[in-house]
Amino acid sequence: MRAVTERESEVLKSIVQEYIATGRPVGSRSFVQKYSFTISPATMRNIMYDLESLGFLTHPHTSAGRIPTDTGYRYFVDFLSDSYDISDLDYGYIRDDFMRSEVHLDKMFISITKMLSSVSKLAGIVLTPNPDFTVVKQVELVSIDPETVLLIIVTRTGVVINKKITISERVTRDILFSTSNILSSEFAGFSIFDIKTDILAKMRQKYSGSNEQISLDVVELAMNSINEQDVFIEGIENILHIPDMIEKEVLTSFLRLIEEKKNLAEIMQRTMDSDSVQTFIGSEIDNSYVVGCSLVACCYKIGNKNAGVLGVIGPTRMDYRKVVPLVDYTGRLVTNFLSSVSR
Amino acid sequence: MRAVTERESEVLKSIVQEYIATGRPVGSRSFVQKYSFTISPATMRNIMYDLESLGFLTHPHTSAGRIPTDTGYRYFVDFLSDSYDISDLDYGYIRDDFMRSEVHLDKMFISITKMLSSVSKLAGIVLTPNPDFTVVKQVELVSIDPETVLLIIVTRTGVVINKKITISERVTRDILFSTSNILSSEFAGFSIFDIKTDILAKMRQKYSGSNEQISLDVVELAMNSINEQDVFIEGIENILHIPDMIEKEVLTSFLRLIEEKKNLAEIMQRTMDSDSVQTFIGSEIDNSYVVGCSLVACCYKIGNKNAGVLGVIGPTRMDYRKVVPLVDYTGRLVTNFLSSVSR
DNA sequence: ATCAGCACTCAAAATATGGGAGTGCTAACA
DNA sequence: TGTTAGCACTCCCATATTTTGAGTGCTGAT
Repeated sequence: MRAVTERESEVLKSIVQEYIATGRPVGSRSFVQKYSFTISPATMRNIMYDLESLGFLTHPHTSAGRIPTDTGYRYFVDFLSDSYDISDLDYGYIRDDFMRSEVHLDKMFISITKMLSSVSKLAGIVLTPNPDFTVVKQVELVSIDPETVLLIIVTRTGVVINKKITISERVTRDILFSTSNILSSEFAGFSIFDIKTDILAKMRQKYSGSNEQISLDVVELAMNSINEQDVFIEGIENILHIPDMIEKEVLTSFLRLIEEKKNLAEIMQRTMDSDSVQTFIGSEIDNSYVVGCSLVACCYKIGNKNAGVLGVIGPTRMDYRKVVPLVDYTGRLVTNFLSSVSR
Repeated sequence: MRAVTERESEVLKSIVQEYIATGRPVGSRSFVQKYSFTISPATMRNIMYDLESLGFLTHPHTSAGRIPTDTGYRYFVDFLSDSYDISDLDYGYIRDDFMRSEVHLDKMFISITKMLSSVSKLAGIVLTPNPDFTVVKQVELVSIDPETVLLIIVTRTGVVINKKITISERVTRDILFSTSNILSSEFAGFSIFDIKTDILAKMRQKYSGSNEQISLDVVELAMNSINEQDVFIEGIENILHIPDMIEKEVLTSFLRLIEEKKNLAEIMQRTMDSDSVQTFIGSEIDNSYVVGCSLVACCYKIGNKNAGVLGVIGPTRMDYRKVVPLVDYTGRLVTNFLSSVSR
């Protein structure tokens, strides 16, 4: 397949922009006029024909204008879309709004999700941090009844994680106290991932002789059960007001997509390797047969590890020039916030 | 306004049932035939006319059949609807499903919500227990940094509530320990409501002389900030698949209703005084101008106090004969569960 | 009271009709 | 060889128009 000429790129870019703006198939005559091209509609038709054979455009029916294919959008996003500069969009208030948000991390993520949705007028989505990457600051054990102990982990970001531990025999307060101290000093500064894979094993050797009352096995079990990663979605109603979505197939597709949060989490995980904003256009969300929906997402970090994902879901015909910088900016904002909290 | 005759009731009941089943306006001829009434369509028309003047039925337009008004539904639900017996519906598996559910109370409520939604094929909704009514079992204080102490409250239902407390000067472990003990022994067995309104005041007198390191003021502040009552909604996608809802006005109405969870919580609070299942039909949800949506809800108890609310939201044209017993049954199930946990 | 009969109503489905925006092709031109 | 005008053809879409059928309301007889 031959390469795309300069002029074809130019045309494709304008067609995609025009289609994103109007939602109507782009026809040669009015298009040439509107964009003041110096070529005739007939020539435009030839170019369009070529772009169609290259797979970037398609026809709803014989005598309709052209609309971009998923491949067309992809090419646009990768090579043609000059994103707005964040300072040109009035996203200034995001920061303020964000700073006013809740202290509780969960609530903070919900308000980020709402913010993404209200600014983009699409659906916002956030995958909460993978607990593996959260760094432990302190550990406490508290007895809550004869056979249960509460394991409290305070993370460097100030989040408190509780896990109940079932033990076989009653332990004294003193033992809880000393065990807390040991766990605190051994775990502090390490991520839960480190602890699972490394620290616990080392501790096994170190304390092999001593007669522990609360076995490391039980602690390990508790640590392994810390794996909740929530998905928050907000702004579904925005999506329902978008004309594109009225087509039943597309709406169903969207609903099926957000229905199973497990799947959604999995899809979002795919951005985890990358440091930049990722777009998943239509069929590229290949998990299920998604039609007409796209996902724009990026990771945020804790420390210098990618910890979670945030982004926007909407119709494939969305304004990537605005959505991409929004997601990018928000991602950095969350990253900064999380590192400022866990100083 | 005169009373409703026996025969009129009979007819109204069948009309509502027929409309609930088919969703199409009920006309005299086919209706008489289908329900084997021994009267002619003309007579039926007279009865319908009377029911319309009484305000129970209406016309979409001159030559259409009759559909129930909100008042008609109300009369049906209150006097005419013989609910299915729970044992006739195959809700048997609910109990099992329920028992297999999570240990964490939050998760338990989410799975109840999902269950309500999947059985009713509508949206399930749960208002989590008002923390005021939860009974404290134990209190612990843990220092997490020089100026912050974590207040941990273990409730009788096994839920753990965390609150961060900011203190002015560093306190020693011993002081935390003894304060924990005091708080535990004073609070244990009382509800958070009792503590707020009563216990703290009494403690103030009792310990007025002693030089407390952690002031009661700070504890009171923390107690007062325990007021999160979450609203869980699941199964929104069910609603979107219901033909009635495709009408834009109704769908928007529904979405606006569930969008602001604060409002929703307030509406659900209204069932708090009652021990039986409550229905809110269409305009009876008068908070905002809701069209075509109904809420069926009931309270569940902790101890013998109404603590929270659960129910189902859907189109006004829902099968109350099934939904009401479902909500009723589920409410009792949750009540039982909560009392079994907090023995 | 009940009911047959009849004129009338109205939404919804089916069926035209015209226009407009578009394509694809061809032949001529620079 | 790329560009363009011209033209036949396509097909959606919005707008009327017609038809159909289920329904009502009324009246007068039983």
